[in-house]
Amino acid sequence: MELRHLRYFSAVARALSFSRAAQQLHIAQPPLSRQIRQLEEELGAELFDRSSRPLRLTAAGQYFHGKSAQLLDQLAETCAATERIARGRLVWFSIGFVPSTLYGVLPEVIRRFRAAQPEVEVGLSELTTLQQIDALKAGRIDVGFGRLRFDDARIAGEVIAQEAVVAALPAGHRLARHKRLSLAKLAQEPLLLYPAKPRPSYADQVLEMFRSRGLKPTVGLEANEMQTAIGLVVAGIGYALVPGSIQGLHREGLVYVPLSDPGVASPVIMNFRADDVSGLATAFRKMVMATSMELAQP
Amino acid sequence: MELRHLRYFSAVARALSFSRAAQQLHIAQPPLSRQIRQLEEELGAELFDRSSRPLRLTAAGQYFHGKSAQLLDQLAETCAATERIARGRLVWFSIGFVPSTLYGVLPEVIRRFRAAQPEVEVGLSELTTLQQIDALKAGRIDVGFGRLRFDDARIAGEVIAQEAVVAALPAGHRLARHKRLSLAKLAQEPLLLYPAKPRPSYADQVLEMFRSRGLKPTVGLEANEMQTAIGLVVAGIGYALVPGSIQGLHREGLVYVPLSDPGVASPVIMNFRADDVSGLATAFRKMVMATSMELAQP
DNA sequence: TAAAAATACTCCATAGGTATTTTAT
DNA sequence: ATAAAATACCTATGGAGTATTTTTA
Repeated sequence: MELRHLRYFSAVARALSFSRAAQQLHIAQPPLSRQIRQLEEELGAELFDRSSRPLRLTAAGQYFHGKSAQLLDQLAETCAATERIARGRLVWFSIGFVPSTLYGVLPEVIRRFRAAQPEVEVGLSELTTLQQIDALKAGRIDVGFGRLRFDDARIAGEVIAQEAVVAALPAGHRLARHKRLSLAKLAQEPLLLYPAKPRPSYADQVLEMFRSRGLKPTVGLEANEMQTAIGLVVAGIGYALVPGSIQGLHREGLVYVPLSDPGVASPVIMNFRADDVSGLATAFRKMVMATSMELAQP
Repeated sequence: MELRHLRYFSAVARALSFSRAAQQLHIAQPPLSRQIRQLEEELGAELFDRSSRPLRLTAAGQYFHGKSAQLLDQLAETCAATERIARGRLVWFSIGFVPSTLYGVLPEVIRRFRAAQPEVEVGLSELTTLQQIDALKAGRIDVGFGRLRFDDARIAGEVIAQEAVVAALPAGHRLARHKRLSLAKLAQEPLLLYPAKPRPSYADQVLEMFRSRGLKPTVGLEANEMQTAIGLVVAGIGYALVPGSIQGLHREGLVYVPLSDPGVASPVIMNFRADDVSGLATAFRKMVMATSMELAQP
């Protein structure tokens, strides 16, 4: 498959006519028909219903139309930005993050960084800590925010926050009225563990919190996203242990209770290339440290 | 530019070597070099720093690498899904929406629909009302949610909610202590109007609310997104008029006050193809009506 | 100096063109 | 009957190969 196929398909899907699309593309109709056939064969899917005039898209064709148009737009955007970066008209700074860090200092850091460096375009990609390490080495991102410690000679990590862990409970729950809760008390309740899929993850930190205290939690269900876990909490399926910064998220039927156990915390770690000496990266890291210090003292 | 260029570039960027990449691609090294040169010329951007061994990506190259890898992944995903739709192994139902509708019934509708039809993949696209009309006609979406009435023979619209309009004010504001506020009282304050860019829009409804009562609002600033408007409210720049469902969004320093004027409301309108008789679309519309009725009576 | 990328040229696969047949309204 | 898409066949652009030169560590 080539972009030609996508471009031609888009034209036909928009014109709903091979002949008119061919005119718009400045090619003859037969080669256009052939390219579309090729595309259909490679996809293993009929894209047009030819037994009807005017031409109609099949369900698969409609789906492919939406997606391919989007892809072509994205590509055009990417090409334009690449050219501007090469000309020095645009600076790109790419940040990887684990979803939960979006509730902490990160939004404020991004806001300040964009204000301080308005000529810099900031890219954000949701990535697991392991994906961040790869992306850092390959130069796809310039800095990563995660919750896992990682040992790699080429990657430097800095703890920018130690967040208290709090229990998220349904409002009606008998433990929801407590001012503080211990892991020992919670161990009997069904724990909603997340993220279940890409391990190692925050979930392992939670399990380790119990294990290191000789406790065994009762895992109720596993979810892939915190949003799901919270949803299940509200639905009364169990409780979840979440980083303290999540408390900024208020929700009907949801109560947060801090843990009483000392030393229970989830760190936020900033990862970057150890050899990255670019001025932008250094400025960003300085700003992160300053911001996290500032927000730590209320 | 063709996909070949992206694939070849990706291989070289990953291997950081023309020769090794050529081996992996099962082609000779010289044609690979030539394709990359072509790509660079078309982009107007050097992607590799050849005056260094091992090869290095330029800043533009790094950006293009990240984006092109993502595009190729998305394309592969799209092709697989298209094939599954054609085989009848996957059903696709695409929903267009205006951002503010995500705070109302829509999330609950989507949740229920996915639960009721687990074999149906649901697609969501943020689109303006006008884009929704086009996308509906072209078959790119199956249903659209907006706040604007639209007259078109091929499109049927149904009002699924009439939301009260509330004022979003900074917590310290002198009007923030009122239980209710009138448009007349607010007319003197700087109004943060949104969305500024794609008109007609919700912004025109807000202006019309004043106009129809013989009032002239003081427009402070225009923003493109509600998030921005809210941010400016918190920063004390002015106030915003938002649909009532937004009140689910709590934020430090932000207060919502209902309007006392009768008949001030913002509708949520569901648009669909008038001739769409597919079982899925009908089932979806029924579910939307049931859900909106149910959630309207607390 | 030795590996790796660029240049020079040759060849053939295939995109695109023209002529014609088939199909759907 | 008549547009419009498919089929058949031809042409030529340009992608890929081989041989060789240039470059960088």
